[in-house]
Amino acid sequence: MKVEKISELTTNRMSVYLRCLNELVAEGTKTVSSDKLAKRFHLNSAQIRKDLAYFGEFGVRGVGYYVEELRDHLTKILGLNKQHRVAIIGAGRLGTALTDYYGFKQTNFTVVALFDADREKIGQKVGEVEIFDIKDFSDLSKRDRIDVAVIAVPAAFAQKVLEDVLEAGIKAIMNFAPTPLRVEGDVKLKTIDLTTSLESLSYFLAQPGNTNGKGPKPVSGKKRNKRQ
Amino acid sequence: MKVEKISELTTNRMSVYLRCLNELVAEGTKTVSSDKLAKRFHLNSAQIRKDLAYFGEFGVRGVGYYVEELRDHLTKILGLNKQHRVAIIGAGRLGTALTDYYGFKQTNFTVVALFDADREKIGQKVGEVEIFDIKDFSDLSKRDRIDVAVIAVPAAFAQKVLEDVLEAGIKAIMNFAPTPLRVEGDVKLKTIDLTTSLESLSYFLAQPGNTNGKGPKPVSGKKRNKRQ
DNA sequence: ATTAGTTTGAGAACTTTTTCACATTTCTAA
DNA sequence: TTAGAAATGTGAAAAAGTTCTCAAACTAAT
Repeated sequence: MKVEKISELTTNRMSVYLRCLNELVAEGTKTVSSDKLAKRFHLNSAQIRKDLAYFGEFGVRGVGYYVEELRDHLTKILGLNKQHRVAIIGAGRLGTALTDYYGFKQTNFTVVALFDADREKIGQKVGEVEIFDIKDFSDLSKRDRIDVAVIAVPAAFAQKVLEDVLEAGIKAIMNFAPTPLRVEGDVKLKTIDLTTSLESLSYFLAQPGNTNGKGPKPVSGKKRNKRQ
Repeated sequence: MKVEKISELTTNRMSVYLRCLNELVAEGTKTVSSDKLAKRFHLNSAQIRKDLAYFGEFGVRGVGYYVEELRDHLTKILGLNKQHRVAIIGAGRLGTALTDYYGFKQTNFTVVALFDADREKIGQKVGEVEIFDIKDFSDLSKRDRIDVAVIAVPAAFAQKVLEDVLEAGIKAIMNFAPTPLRVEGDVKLKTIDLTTSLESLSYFLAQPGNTNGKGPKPVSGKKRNKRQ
């Protein structure tokens, strides 16, 4: 095992492995080889081994991995043995949907507050979660020990919200606004851009044959040197 | 310009470029160089040129790109000159939020139908959009000329829904269920896994220093050869 | 025309990520 | 014990993706 930086591709896969292991634990499977894991969940066994090896030697040659033990390791590595307190900024359709998103509840993420700038919404509740004034974000985020912020506001407001969030000292941010945000230093920003994802699907419909980036490629475009 | 396959990384960036160009068009900018585009939107100029070059020669040396012309090219390349008709499967919180998602409306995507298995929901409307029985998906998707399906059901039902969708001949699918789905052949499946994204953020909080995958890396894990 | 300045398109170099391949370790059974 | 089978961990190779560099193409000014 060598000390190097871990890519996001790896951490994403770690999350997937954890999900698979949880399934195996639920089924009562005691040990699993990288090959069985790979076959069962459509993964690549060499990649599983390489990913895991970044973090330690969890397997036993000739045997494989002890499912429960590995599950516990991954849980710890991903920081999922601790509870995370999430604030969602933007109490629109998406923000309120995310508040109730069972994926957030299932794991160690609790949505503890919603924020919005709309006077009408402030003070209302979505389920158990109250909507606060975005102006109070800094104070409340400290009081409620929020460590993850979700930006679910229209693109035009995202930059300002990001600044407020950084100001408050939040280090992990998930952004749904379809706009390029940038952060510096010891902060992690993850953007989920639904528009881009959709348009990428649209490309596929327009240029069929690019199945999963593995097919051959048809090309449009023409030679042209002067303004027409 | 050479004929090769286009990676999804490229098509995602094409969508971003298009967004930038639309902004420039709105401002009345006539021409732009890859360098100006890069500086302004925090991109890499060489990458912009390389990405565009996959599709044709759109620039003029010494000048740059004609903004409106390039915008039109990208729109066509991404298939956004045609209207796309979207069905959302799963009329829960996420599905209904997506139905109203303004990002879907802004561009060339129209949500024309919702589907669910819940008797209570079938027949109701979300805004203008009616909720239909998932059993009728195949028939209705043909009648309504649906070309994009969004899977927004719990993980446990996602596989079955996927099969229904493929059965109906849909070629472009966006999946929000946190479960590994696989498709074969001439079909594009794009999974947006919120759980994985969150857990990847959690990793960052647990192992600070991995800023944007560029920092140094702290490692946990221990040598261990025998079952403890 | 010629020159100086700009900017593309594309090959080369570099970096990152994935996959391969196998020595090594462990288990099982005779 | 030893032999054979299984499966890890890892270095090396391959593939994919990004960045560098610069000849060639164009504009504008003289």
